[in-house]
Amino acid sequence: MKNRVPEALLSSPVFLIKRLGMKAKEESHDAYSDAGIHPYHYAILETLAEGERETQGAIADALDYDRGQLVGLLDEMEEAGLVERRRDPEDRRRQVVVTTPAGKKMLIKMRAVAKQLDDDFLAPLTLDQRKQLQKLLLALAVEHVPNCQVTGLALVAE
Amino acid sequence: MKNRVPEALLSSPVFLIKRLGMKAKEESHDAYSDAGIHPYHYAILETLAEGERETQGAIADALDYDRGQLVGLLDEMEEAGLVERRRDPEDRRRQVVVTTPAGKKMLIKMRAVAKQLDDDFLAPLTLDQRKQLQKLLLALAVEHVPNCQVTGLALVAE
DNA sequence: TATTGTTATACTCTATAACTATA
DNA sequence: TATAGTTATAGAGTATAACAATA
Repeated sequence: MKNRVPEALLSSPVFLIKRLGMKAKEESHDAYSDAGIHPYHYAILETLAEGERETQGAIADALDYDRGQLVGLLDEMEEAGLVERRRDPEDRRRQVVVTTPAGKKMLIKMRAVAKQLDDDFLAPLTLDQRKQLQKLLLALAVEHVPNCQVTGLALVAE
Repeated sequence: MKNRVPEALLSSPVFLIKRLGMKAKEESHDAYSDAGIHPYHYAILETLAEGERETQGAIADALDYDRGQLVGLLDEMEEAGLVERRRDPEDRRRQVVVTTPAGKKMLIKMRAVAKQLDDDFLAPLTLDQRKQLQKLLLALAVEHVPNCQVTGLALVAE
């Protein structure tokens, strides 16, 4: 039985998560780029949608992005008319980032893309299994992904 | 509630798998590099341990590595004395890769590292939940990871 | 002096494609 | 002509650190 991934690797959850993560990243990238944006852009739009007034530092911290990297991402988003940067009058070092109407429209569209992406990726699983998986992944994320304190909402979603 | 990953992202399994995959990759890299090797090297050793005589092409296909990339990996492994390349007398274009005694020793050591890695990563889960997760991940891998036809062994492992 | 955002640099990974030797 | 392996190159992505403006 040649040309198969070795059994020893298939029985390692960490290996499987690694490989599935790479595939998920790849498919996300393709799905969002069809709409002309990057998964990072979508994540930023979701972050802005949750809070009221977000500074670049707050966005970077929430998503665990490097601040230098975020500058370029926001440049692209501003270029595309999705967000605007405004100096905070109370502390002129800060930039407050706000979503434009076009950005809000894009967010709605991208939520549908994300939903489709999840559905396609989880296609091999039953509805019940998807809920199980979500619960398990969330428990792992709380431990391993920065800023993942769960409020309970994410658990019952789907 | 600022500085948190947005709820919309946390409720997406694809997002969680992406982030957990990145973390798993990172931790794997660190764990194996303490022993002076790369996760890819370990995967190659496992592949060789399953088959009898492996050509470079067969290894690349099994693990879905690019053949050009594999050349460098095997150079490093040969340098470290873990494997040897021998021309196949029946087809002198082919290189047959064999594990040295040192490579077999390293494989044993790395299996312990992999086991520890899995245990640590799954620490937030009960034994029963770990089995559930393994089953779900495997079902997804069959669909999304190349060459993952499951024989049943990986399912009951752990 | 410390912090926010910006810019520049360098480094790792990966993907591609030319090249050789054998078939 | 096609295939196995090799080599070289370029590109994306990421990480690091210096820098300017403000506090």
